[in-house]
Amino acid sequence: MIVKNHVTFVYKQSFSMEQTDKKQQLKLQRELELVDIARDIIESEGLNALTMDKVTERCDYSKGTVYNHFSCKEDLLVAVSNEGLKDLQQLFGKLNDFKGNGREQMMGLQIAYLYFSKLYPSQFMCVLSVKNPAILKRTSEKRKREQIELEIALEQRAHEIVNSAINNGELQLSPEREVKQVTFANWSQTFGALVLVNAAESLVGLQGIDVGKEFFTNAFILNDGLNWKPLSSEYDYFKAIERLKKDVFFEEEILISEQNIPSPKTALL
Amino acid sequence: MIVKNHVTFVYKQSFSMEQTDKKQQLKLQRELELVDIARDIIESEGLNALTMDKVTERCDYSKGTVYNHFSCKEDLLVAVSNEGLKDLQQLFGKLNDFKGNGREQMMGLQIAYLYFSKLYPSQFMCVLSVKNPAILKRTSEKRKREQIELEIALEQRAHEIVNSAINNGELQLSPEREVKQVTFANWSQTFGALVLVNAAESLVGLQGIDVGKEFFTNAFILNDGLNWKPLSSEYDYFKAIERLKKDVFFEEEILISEQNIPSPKTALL
DNA sequence: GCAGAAAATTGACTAATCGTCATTTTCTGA
DNA sequence: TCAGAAAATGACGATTAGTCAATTTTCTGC
Repeated sequence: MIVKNHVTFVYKQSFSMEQTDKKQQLKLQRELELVDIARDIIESEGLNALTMDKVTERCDYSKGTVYNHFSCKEDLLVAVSNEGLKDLQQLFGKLNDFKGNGREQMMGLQIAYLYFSKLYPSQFMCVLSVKNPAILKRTSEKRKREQIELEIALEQRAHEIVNSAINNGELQLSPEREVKQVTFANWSQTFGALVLVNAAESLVGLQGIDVGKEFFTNAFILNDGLNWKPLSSEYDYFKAIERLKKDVFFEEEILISEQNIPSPKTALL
Repeated sequence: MIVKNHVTFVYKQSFSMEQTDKKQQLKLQRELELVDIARDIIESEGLNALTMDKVTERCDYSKGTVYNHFSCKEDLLVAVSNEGLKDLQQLFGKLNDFKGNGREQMMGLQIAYLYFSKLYPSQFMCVLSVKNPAILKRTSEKRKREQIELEIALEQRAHEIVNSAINNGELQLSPEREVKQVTFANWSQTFGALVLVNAAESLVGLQGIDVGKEFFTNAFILNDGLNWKPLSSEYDYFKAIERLKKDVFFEEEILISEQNIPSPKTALL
């Protein structure tokens, strides 16, 4: 009896677990489906056009079910942003086979971010919008945790490059500076430039400025300032940019040109 | 008869102009009143809490009149952002009597921006939100023009500092670099850092990072990279930071400490 | 000061939208 | 097959953006 019970119990437990797993799987899958719908809406009609009603009518579920997945509209928005971060991670992944010195590797990350903002401008705006405390405040803990994990993963990638550069002597940090400061400097600079450039096409400060050139100039100056060798004056980093464009991100180049984005050539150097 | 008519005409014209001016004045004044209400709502209840109904019920006018001033909610938001830019301009103005070399002057602008984001965090979020094309698209031309003018004025200030540094030999630009690139590099870096730091307190990348230190470290690295003399290694820029805090922005320091913002000392070095 | 024209103001109203929850449907385990 | 649990539904209340016909105020010419 005990054994039987035990066996039964185990069986039940196991079965139940399987069931639960399957359910979880289905739930996750449906969540992605909903996020995809939201992404489509945002990408085609803009951030303002995203409404829960619209998501509901485009999917096979009811409003209540949608709200079963996302606690509120903001929660959905963060989910979209997180999916965007995963896309960015994918782009980072394409750099795995890219050979180059530390600064070139770091430039790889920056270019990946640039492509991300060009390919999915509305997605990028989501990532930005989600930095608004008013939105973050209403987001579920689960979603915020996911966001944090994704950001750690992205940051980690930059940390590794910096660490590696220190190890092979390209970069020497003065005692008062740390790896994370180098990452932060590069990250905030890239992010700021992308926001200013992408966000408002009408931003006057940028008129008469060549976006791609500015973007890389910033990076050159910054890492020269860190005395990260080789300096931009003693090495041709534009070759690396060309390689990144032609070897690593050629698919993205095609996508961008197909989407008929105005002068991608200028925008990307 | 002709003379009389003429005189009458002139008189009428003049009178009418006066009237119109007075009306414009009143309209402008009321517009500021409405923007102030919007600012209060945003600063106390967050960006999401800003509704036209709420603005209406807090002022002495009706909804229709409010819509007479602002074509839509987004238009009001841009108006708030523009008012924020004027506040920033005010903070820039406080630097007029501040003496220092070019880099110190530039740091002055950056610190002013930092204070702006600390003193009016929600206002700063407005400036950021307004970079969203979905919002800008719905804004009235008048408001957009105002925004552009304000941004030019702010940018001009930075340009002047760079130009002056070039003229007195502190800064030498290589042939392929221009003044506006230097401005853009400093501006985008400052902006990016403020967004990342201010926007999401929960942003993991910043945990364990001293905001103020990072902020200035970024600036040190960047302008060292431009070889803008004197370099951070050969000059104590922290003294200038102290002077800026104690002499130029002491009022802001007090305001911040009164508002009980957590560890402003750390946050501001 | 007055009549009529012009301009400004009003707030009720429509359409959208968020988020809820009582009811219905589906699933689960025996 | 069935009872109870879990999930899904969509009608509904509340809030909100934006409009516009009606009203009030201001202006104009005399």
